[in-house]
Amino acid sequence: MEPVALPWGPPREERADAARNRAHLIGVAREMVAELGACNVTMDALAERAGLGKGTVFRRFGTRAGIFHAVLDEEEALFQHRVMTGPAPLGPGAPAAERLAAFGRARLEFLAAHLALARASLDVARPVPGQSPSLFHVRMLLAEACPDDALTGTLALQLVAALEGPVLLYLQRQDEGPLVVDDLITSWQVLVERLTAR
Amino acid sequence: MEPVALPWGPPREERADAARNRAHLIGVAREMVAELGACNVTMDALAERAGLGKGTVFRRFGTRAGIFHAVLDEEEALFQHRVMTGPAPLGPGAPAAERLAAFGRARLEFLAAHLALARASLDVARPVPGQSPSLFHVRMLLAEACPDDALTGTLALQLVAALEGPVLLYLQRQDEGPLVVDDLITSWQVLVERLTAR
DNA sequence: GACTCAAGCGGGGTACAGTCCATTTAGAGA
DNA sequence: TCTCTAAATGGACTGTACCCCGCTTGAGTC
Repeated sequence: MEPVALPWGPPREERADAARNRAHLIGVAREMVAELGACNVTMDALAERAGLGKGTVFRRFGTRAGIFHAVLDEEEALFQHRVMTGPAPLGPGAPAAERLAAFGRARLEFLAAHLALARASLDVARPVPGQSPSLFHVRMLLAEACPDDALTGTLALQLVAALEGPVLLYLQRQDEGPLVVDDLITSWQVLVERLTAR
Repeated sequence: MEPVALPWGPPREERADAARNRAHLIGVAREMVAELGACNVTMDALAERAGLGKGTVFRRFGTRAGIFHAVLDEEEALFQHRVMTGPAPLGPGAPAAERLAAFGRARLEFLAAHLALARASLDVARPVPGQSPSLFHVRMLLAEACPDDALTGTLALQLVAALEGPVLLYLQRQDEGPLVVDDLITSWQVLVERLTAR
């Protein structure tokens, strides 16, 4: 029997040049976002400034939202790191309910700090980060805080939506940001307290 | 002193032909959505099928999302009517906490029934229905159920996001719909119960 | 080093959202 | 009925996301 290359299995990783271009594109995109604002960055301009073809940009990132998602992902990794290994109560060590409250605060601050990017990385046509780290983390904490609840899954979905939705969808303008975000943090704490109270 | 036409004040209402065209466009759009699915309806095709110029379509509705929003609004009005004047607990007469739970159930069923349209009427670029009726209603019920809470405003925002976000943003595909929606309804009830419990 | 071929690349082409403005028309007042 | 003007209209035009496909190249294999 011959060793067939199975169509599933770990997809071979990116070729070196492709990886290089990806990194370069993300860097250029970040520059352009800082310079022009996310909503003024066009794919043509990005490709040109990166010295690459448009086709390459789309092959790497699939979609306009995809690029911004990739840029944001680098920040997101730092955030995740704080959550997984940083000091309590955001990091491990505190009771689940407290971690949940701390997570909400940190997440709201994170989103507010990267508002334009976060919005630009939304793609309503093909939605759902599906297994977004936030969802995963909230689900875990919720299961720990309310071990006897069924439906932790959908409840976690609703909590994440409560956390991210107002900023991503409902909050009008960036400039009215800070005040509202503070209020959102406070009411998130109320929400979590009552939800996890015995 | 002469009677100046003040730039504010009630904006003069639509001319008769404009109103006729708006109604006609909404009708044609509804047909096309039923026939092709919202995401396959283009503004060019809509204008052509309605026998009107493209400029007219955009003048009336501003944006692609605007049309779907207008189509959905007609259904939404029926929904609002049930909420405002229908039988309890969705309509008036029941305690606020119960009305909140009933509202969530009804809203989720409504969104599930009009999923494609609801998604198409989202506009991430210019977000916020600002004073959406749902937000208004949840805020009112919440203030009634928890009269001594401060921050009812942002909490209501978070609740609406918890209600609509999962369906609009996170839920993957239409076909996995019914089951998940049932679970969402149940966990919404848990959420409201705990939130309004003394 | 030479061969091979899937992965990657470029950039012209397409489709569609949204703008502009010259022309038409509703409808209020005289 | 006539006049006048703000509102409405149509459709050519523009900008941009995304597709397509022939050419190039990285990186395994001998």
